[in-house]
Amino acid sequence: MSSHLIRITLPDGKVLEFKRGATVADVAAAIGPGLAKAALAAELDGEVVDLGRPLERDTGLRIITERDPAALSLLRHSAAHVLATAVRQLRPGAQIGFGPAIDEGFYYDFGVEAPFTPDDLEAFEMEMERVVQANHSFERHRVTKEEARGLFQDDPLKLERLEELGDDEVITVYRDGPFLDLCRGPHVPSTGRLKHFKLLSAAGAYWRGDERRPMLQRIYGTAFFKAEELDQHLERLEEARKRDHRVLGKELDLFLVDQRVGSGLILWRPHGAIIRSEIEDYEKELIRRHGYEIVYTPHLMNERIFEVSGHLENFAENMFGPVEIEGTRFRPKPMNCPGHICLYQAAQRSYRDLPIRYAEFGTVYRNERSGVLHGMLRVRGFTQDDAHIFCTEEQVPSEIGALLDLVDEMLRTFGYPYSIELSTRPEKALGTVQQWKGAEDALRSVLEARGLDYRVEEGGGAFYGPKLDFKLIDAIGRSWQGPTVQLDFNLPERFQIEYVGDDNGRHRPVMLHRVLVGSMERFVGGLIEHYAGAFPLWLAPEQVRILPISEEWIAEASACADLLRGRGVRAFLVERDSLSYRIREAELRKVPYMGVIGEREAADGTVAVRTRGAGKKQQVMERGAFLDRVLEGIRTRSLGLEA
RNA sequence: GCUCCGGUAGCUCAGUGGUAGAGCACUUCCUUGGUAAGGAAGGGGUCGAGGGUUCAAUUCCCUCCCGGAGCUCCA
Repeated sequence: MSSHLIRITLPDGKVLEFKRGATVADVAAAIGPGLAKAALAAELDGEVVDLGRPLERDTGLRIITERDPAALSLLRHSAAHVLATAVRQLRPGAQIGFGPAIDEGFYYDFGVEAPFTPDDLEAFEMEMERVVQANHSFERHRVTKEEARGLFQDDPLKLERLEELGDDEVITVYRDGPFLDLCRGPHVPSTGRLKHFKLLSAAGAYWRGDERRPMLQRIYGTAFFKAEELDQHLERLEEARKRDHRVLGKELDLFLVDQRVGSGLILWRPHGAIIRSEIEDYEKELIRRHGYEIVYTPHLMNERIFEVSGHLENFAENMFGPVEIEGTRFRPKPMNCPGHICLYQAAQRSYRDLPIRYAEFGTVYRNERSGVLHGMLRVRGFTQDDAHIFCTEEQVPSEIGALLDLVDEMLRTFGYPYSIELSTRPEKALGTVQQWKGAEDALRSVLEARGLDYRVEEGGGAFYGPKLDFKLIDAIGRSWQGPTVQLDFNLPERFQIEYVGDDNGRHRPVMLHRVLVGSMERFVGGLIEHYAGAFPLWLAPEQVRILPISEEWIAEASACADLLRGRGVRAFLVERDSLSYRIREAELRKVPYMGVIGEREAADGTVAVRTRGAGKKQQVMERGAFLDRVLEGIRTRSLGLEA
């Protein structure tokens, strides 16, 4: 009877028939012995399931092997179970929390008396090896809620989770050898599939991320299918560690934090200040070309303006407390928008004036909890390259288009590839659904008109308007928050800003907030890591270091340095110690060019140019030609060095 | 803010219940050098701060401050 047979449709369209109840593994075996061995799981009409899952009805089926992008998180989720298995072996009293796969690996949270030590991690890792050796199958069992309560009676965290599940939900548990977990699955077929993994760190984490709940101990680890991939990942972590902007910032004298000044407050040293001011100069040139006007507004403002803007209502916990001056309370500004609105309102605006684009390198102060401060990346005082565009609704598309050009030009200059995210209306939102839809469509259609790829973050917008986020990808593949553009329906209302239209009536303009680098502090911190401290010529605090071979050639070398300095090049003479010593020093400081001058160069008016990272491959050239090369590299803001 | 780990010279770090050491950096002298450390001598520390235990504390205990890894949050 055909009712005993089910039809399985493979991705290539081929249809196979099986007895009802045949498992995914049976299908894989039927397709071929190679696939049977490689199979980890399968996707059934969009749902990922275990190999052991019996098939009950006609369905589409795709076998998932190591090569499938979905496979890695499967492996890592299973790795988390193997970790928990090992921890339970060594610490039978450990309560189990959650253990998911995450972007770069997995973690598992445990409730234990004492925190884990590095030695514990090593022991767990060895125990995990044993669990892998034992090659326990991951067995999936459907249970009733009542059965589950019994199974996890000693695991209060699991019971809490269990009680949240609806009565009609399918509840499953997974067993691998001695370990049983409440888990939706799916998993790889057995623990033996986990071959290349490493535990990385342990730290406290609140149960369910809630600081009012108990703190659990979280162990992070990662896992891969191939040894090389794991090695590569570990190397990448090592590389990230070497690029740490706090370490390089110290080594290269870029910035410091002084506890006499306070946590989260950055002091820019001269070399760091050069980088920042070069970026600011570049950006000023860029935005003037794009029709912005530069403004300045005060750091301290009467707190009443933050009542109007709504900041005291919505942002108070991030604002520093008031300073009282002659009975009036002032606050350090947490954002620049209110000031820019005052500037807008300084005159009656006509539609002919719009768009108005005010830009400011505006320093703002935000009270961040001490635990989140991190070098230049998370601070309490920072300077935004902020701008507010006041325009009519009809002008929004062209303004967005212009911003896309601006962002693209800027990110190319710094050598960042990027991706775009569109965030739409959240649950709690100001303005009408109509208004939001119009704004979102405007953003969408501009992106689509340009054929740009973007991801939609449903409900990810701010309460006052939708936004575009640009995510930067750095030199070692990490993602950073980049430029953002936000539409704002809120502040124009709150401040009652207006313009006079061609109908001689009063209208409300649309307000766009945008930043390019975001915060100078965070951006420069990110750049330090992106370039690993080896800045492109135009940003390098010291662009050329001139090295006389011996004291005899100081005058000659000095003339060469003067030639460069006379044209604005940051060139410096270093005369002491041996040449080898000075070359080593310049390489460590990541100076783009070294110019060596000795007897030969003095005789024919040349300079022996050594390029950063190029080793002994020096090039002897006319000093004028060298100057031209340096000036050209600076002028074009070239990312590479011409050797 | 919370949990854990840490704080010794400008930097990176070792060390000890009897008031401290290395390398680099710094200063001086010698060396006058050809592409990633030439040689020597010297200066420099309330061992994060305060309190306690002890004959004696940088070391052990407590409190606080600061930093780090996370949680949460974010430009």
